[in-house]
Amino acid sequence: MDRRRTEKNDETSAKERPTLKTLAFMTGLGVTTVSRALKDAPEIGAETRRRVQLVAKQIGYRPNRAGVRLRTGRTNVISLVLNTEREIMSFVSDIIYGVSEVLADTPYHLIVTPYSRSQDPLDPIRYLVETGSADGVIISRTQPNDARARYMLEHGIPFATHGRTDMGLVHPYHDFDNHAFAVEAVRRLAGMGRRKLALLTPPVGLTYHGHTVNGFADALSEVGATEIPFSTVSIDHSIEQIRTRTAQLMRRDVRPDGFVSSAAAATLALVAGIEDAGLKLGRDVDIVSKQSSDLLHLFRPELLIVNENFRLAGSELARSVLGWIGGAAPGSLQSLSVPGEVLAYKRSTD
Amino acid sequence: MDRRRTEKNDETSAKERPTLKTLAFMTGLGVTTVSRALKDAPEIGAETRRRVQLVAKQIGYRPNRAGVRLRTGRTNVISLVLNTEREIMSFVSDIIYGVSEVLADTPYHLIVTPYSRSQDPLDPIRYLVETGSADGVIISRTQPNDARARYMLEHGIPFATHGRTDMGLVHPYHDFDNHAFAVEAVRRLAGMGRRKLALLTPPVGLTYHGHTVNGFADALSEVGATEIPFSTVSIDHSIEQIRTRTAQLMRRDVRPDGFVSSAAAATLALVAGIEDAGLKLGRDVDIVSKQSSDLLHLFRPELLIVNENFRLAGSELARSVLGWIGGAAPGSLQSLSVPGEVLAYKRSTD
DNA sequence: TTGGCAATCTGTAACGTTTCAGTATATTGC
DNA sequence: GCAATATACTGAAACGTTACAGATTGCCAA
Repeated sequence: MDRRRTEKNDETSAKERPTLKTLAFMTGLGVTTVSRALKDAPEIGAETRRRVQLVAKQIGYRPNRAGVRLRTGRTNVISLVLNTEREIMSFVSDIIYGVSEVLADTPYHLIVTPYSRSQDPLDPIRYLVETGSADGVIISRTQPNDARARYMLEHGIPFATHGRTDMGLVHPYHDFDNHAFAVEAVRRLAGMGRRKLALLTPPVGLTYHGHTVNGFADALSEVGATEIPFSTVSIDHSIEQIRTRTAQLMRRDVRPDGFVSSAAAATLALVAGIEDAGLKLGRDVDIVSKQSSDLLHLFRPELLIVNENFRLAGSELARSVLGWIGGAAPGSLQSLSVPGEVLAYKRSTD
Repeated sequence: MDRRRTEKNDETSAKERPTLKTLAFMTGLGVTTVSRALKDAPEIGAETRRRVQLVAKQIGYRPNRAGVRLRTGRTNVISLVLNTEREIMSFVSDIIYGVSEVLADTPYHLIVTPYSRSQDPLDPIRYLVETGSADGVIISRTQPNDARARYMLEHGIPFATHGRTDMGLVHPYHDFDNHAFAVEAVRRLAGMGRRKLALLTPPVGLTYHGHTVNGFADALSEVGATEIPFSTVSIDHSIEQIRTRTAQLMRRDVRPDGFVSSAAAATLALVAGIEDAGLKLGRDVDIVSKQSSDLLHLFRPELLIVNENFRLAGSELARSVLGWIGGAAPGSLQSLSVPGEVLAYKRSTD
């Protein structure tokens, strides 16, 4: 048996969710007219339009998503594609909140599409496109030559990337200016007299790894400091790995007196490694670190900190996808977030 | 004009997504038969069934979600309802990952439904129920008398709560045994000779606030220690507030020599406040803290730590909702996670 | 032979929406 | 005064799925 009420079309029982048919019955109009009136179609009389919209508001009419989706193919869904194991935690929720904030004022729902263990990052994208499960997609962990971005461009589905690509293709993105971050960080360290600097890099292969490395190198030559290579780990490595490798590095004769770190959690490991080697932050070494939540200064007040706002990133990304869906030019939906100043929480004379 | 191909029903062009009609054409059967065959209905011949399923797999048939949803009312969606501003960050992403993990092997999608600024927590629930946007719901920040749980029970939508309620109503939940956590924490502190203990509580009003407070009180009388009241802040307060209030507390004549803290971020503030007052962790005070990601020991090795696994919570919650949707008894879908042992990272003789 | 029945399979309708191709009525041009 | 036209509205069809109520076939008992 059908799971719904058996009397077909009982407009009197107010219990069921109102549909266009309900509205048509109440206003004495046809469903077509009601449908058009609700979306302000020009061929509907002004008064009729107002009347329909009034009644719709009164009885709390909400278009049935399945109906719309089946008929039009529009899902009213934005998908955020996440790597289940690599994404650093706190930053994910900030992005989600940022995206939500923007979608809240729209008919769009946010669905989280995970991809896990050494799976092809293209898999979830293919799934979304093939099943038509979303009108727009947001991806992160963007690479210079990103198969996912290319695929989505080819298939004409609007998307935005967290981080830029470098394939000569134009698409919406939001990025933090990691080049500028690295430059400012090096300048700051140099200004404190640090001359032998090491960089704890972003994950190799991601676009912002290159940005950061380049900014670091550019600034090194600008200030005339030298680099102590530290490429055995990145912020994607485990806390333990970073810690032990750092300790090894710091026990060598030629060791850095300054670090630039691209993530807060990695910085914790970095400091631990430094202290394992018997050295002291603020005396033997200084560190400039990015962070996304305001906690690092509690960890060690000697840390020099630059904030990266992932909530903002989420909002920008959502706005970009919506803009593209809305017909804006992809090239006009790109934004770059400039790092704020380097923050110090402890006077150097303390 | 229709946005789709104009020739109606061209089974030859392999470009469009296959539907039941496509399968019916290819197998020479009727759509009804195909539909039934795919779901292993008994009145379909065994060979036909195999044949249909083979073809379906070959051409990569996937049921159209909108079609199913419109016809059956089933959305194949689970909604995770989140407070956009209060939820501690890292823990949210862990839950999401946990939920995703379980949903990955099912046809279910995960949608994140946020509610923000001093909004009624019931609003998003009402929205979900009224618009029929999900087959199941997961909520957190559960209260002893939780309007959301009551509402969902009344409206017959399956859900699971992160944390228990106390209304005499039965529903699926997953909870961490915070009573046991507080008990173990107090015992540990007492075992180290700490006699004047303070509790940095969970947010007042949430169920696990009560559990924690009770466990703390029970253990205090068990070990014969006394409580130093510290109820001006909870882990929901800002880092700065916790820090200053802690410093104030620690400057008083009668001050705690041991703390139990319900969250990692709050513990950072706690330690900062203690050190602001010129006291030293491990010497003047000891702290047992919960954490959800494995970082606190890097912050201060003197910290005593109990892990809470939010990823597990997410998985359990997802399993519970799916179980309820699948017809299991709500009472059989409740789980309690017992705290592991208190972890120490620095020998007391160090 | 015929009636009954089990085993398979099928057509139709409906879920709620939008688009297409109208229809009916009033208005204008000449 | 009459055709042409603009204005306001409407029914039918379709998107892909499932439930219901048949339809067809073969087989067996009487």
